[in-house]
Amino acid sequence: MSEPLNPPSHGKPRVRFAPSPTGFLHVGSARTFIFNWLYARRNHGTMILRLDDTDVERNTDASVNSIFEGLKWLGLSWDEEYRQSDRGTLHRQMAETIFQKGMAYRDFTPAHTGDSERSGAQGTWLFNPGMRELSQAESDLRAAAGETFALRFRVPRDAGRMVRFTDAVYGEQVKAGADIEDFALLRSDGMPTYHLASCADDADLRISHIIRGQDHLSNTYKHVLIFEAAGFAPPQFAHLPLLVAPDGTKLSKRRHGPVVSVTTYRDAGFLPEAFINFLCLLGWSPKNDRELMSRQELVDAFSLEGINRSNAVVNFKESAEASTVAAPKSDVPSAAGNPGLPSPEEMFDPKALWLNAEHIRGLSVEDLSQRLMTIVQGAGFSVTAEKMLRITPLIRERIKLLRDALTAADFFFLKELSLYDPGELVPQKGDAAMALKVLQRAKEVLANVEFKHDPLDQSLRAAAQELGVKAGQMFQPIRVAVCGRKNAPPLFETLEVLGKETTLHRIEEAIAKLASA
RNA sequence: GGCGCUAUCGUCUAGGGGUUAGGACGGAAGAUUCUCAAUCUUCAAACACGGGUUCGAUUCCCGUUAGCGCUACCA
Repeated sequence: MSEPLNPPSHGKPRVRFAPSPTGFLHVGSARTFIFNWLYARRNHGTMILRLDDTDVERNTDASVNSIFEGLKWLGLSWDEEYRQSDRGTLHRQMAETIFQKGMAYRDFTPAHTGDSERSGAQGTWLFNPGMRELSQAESDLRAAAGETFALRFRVPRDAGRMVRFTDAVYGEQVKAGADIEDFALLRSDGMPTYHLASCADDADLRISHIIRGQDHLSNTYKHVLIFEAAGFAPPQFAHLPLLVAPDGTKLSKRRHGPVVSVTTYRDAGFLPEAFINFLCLLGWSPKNDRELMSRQELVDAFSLEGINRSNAVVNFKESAEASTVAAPKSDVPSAAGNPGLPSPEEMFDPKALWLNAEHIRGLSVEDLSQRLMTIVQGAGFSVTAEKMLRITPLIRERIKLLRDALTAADFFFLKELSLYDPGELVPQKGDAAMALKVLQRAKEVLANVEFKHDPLDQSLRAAAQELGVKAGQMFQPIRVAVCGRKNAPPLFETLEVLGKETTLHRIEEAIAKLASA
């Protein structure tokens, strides 16, 4: 045995995220990226992004863009970037090496006809007997004659021959060579398969740790075989438990809808740091009951030992179900005021929502305000940064998603309040007459008071006392008149931001509504 | 079918030969309060099943069951 071509580097780890650009970036991929990234950053290693685009049929530029877009939003960077399609020569070289060593053979069976032959007597297909044992001379002859062939790995299947590796998460893994099929290295068009390309690149890029989804655990035996056949020491492996839907199946866009796409979370108003936090808690634990963590805290706490072995459910509501319930939703003025109707946030995992709310509250008012500005302006409202800065503290404890600001603070942005039921103006244990009385008095009082918290508080409470109503009965009609709904931020702060003119105008409108009702 | 991986509250998880099996989300109740939210307190909620090993298994071993993955000239 000669020395491996890639002697173990005693330096820093090199990890990679290697998506195949055949769809949008979904949450499972994002988590794989994050775990790799955390490992790299934690150990001062190198993060590599490699597009595994050997499947020309299914690759799309849109997918590549989706991946970049998603990663950009997450704010996670990488240090090196490669595309497998640029490295075909390297892949074929490795195939040639393996072939020269006699550890691969040409399979002249026409493509796509394998199925019938595969379902043979044993019901199991491991290799094509005629091809595996073809003499070198005949093989060369047929190849020289221009016959096309796929190159297959000659899996050692002597009795008792085992393939083994140690997985950082799943422990010692052993499988009999006899149970591994002769997988393809090169397709009949000469293109490398995933297994070959992946291993060739991992070896060439000197990847030290392969951290990827558990769906590759069984493939790893093949990879170990490839590495060894080509003379390389296999890297360390760490397989991640899969993310599954509430129904237990693997996440898929077709089955589960947009909740599996990273951009859905971005567009709904998740903070990237909260989303990352959420994903990390799926299949990994810091083991100290800590849940709310910043990016840096995650980096500091991360280790492969904390990774679980069982699949984790992303507890979202099935989109089919969600959309059915959401269907009857008409153009109701403010969703927040209609608790009976489901909001889009109901589709997300409650824990993700909670974490997002926590991260939102952890932001400075300035920071949150800026992020909210983007959303609010994007929705077509015009607000000044100065006003947004005053609104932010009033809603920051009332929103779970950035987009919630649109419904939680709509009355600050709207010139004219959207329609509301005049009945809402009627206070608890009161009637329309009381509402009217309260609003008329409020109009007088507010016309002559400074719009600052304390004066507002004092004058309105005094007015309530004069009228012989409870403070709550005084505030509620005003709140509804001014916000268009019962549930809203604290009244005095709200009035302060709204200003005297708007407040008075809305109260007048409310009085008119009441009078005509 | 074959091979493999996995199994603690509804969900994410901690734990581990002897524990009141811990935390979080979500749920329920209460406190607070100008509504809502936030906050605080309390409550309900789990070791898949069957065999071993052992003085003692939720924990270790075997099996069953279930779920998932791989079984492509996809990745």
